[in-house]
Amino acid sequence: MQAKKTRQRDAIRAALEAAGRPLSTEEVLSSAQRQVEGLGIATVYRNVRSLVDEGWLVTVELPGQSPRYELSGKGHHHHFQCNCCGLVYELHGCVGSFRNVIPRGFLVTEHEVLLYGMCGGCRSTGHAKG
Amino acid sequence: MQAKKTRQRDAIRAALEAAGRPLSTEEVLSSAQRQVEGLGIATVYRNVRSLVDEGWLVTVELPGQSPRYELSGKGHHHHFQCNCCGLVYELHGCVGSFRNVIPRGFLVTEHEVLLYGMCGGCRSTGHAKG
DNA sequence: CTGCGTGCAAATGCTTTGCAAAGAC
DNA sequence: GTCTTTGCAAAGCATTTGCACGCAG
Repeated sequence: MQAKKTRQRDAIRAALEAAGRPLSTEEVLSSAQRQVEGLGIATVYRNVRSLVDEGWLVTVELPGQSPRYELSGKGHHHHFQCNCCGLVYELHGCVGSFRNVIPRGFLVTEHEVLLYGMCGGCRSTGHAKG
Repeated sequence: MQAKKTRQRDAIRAALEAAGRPLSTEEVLSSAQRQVEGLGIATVYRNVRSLVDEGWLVTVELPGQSPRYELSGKGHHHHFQCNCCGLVYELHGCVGSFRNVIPRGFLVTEHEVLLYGMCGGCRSTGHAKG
């Protein structure tokens, strides 16, 4: 079942395309509301879900936080969260290996790496470390 | 303010000590209920929180999942989740480095590594990969 | 005894769902 | 015109909180 083209759906996709980083549902809402006034949060949830189901978005989950969403098709990568501004950035490349930590008899099929610290912007503007 | 010793609190600590792996609130509840019938979920939440505040427990968060809790004092380590049985295991040691993925100007202060796959038990009992 | 800790039930916060009206095709 | 999508409000879930009672110290 192909989703219909609506102003709301277009605004939601535009918000995610423009961001260049993973956005939370609330971030999508406030960004898309600049194009479609009165846009409801339920519509954002519904469209984000359908965009994930279609494979246009992928879910980015950080431990203990609400999910974020980014455009799919970026290949294998990981994320960095700034402790200061809270933004999540995409990292390119991947860590070496973790062969040395895998218990005998275990099979590793996927992995996730999350880095935290301070982004270039926060460092250069002299914000205190959050 | 030191917490009082109660049957409920003892049972909750015993459950976590006996597990040897991170437990969810529900897992703590069902395990501790074997010692204290009628134990309420709110009591588990309250005690787990206070044990974390005291530093006796640490929170283990996997993306998109409810928090788990494990005894503190184990030093730096990461976790492995079996896609088959869902259990979370502690890993010893740490990955090499991720210097090559850090953007210029960023400062990394913490990191998290999560591995997923199939544990030794599930592999040897021939369960299908989940 | 005094007061903290417990169990229950109500409240909370985020996400999902039901439904009538609006919009896409 | 028909059928999907939307916005609102209500429903769900996991977690937290308020309160009266019971147990620890």
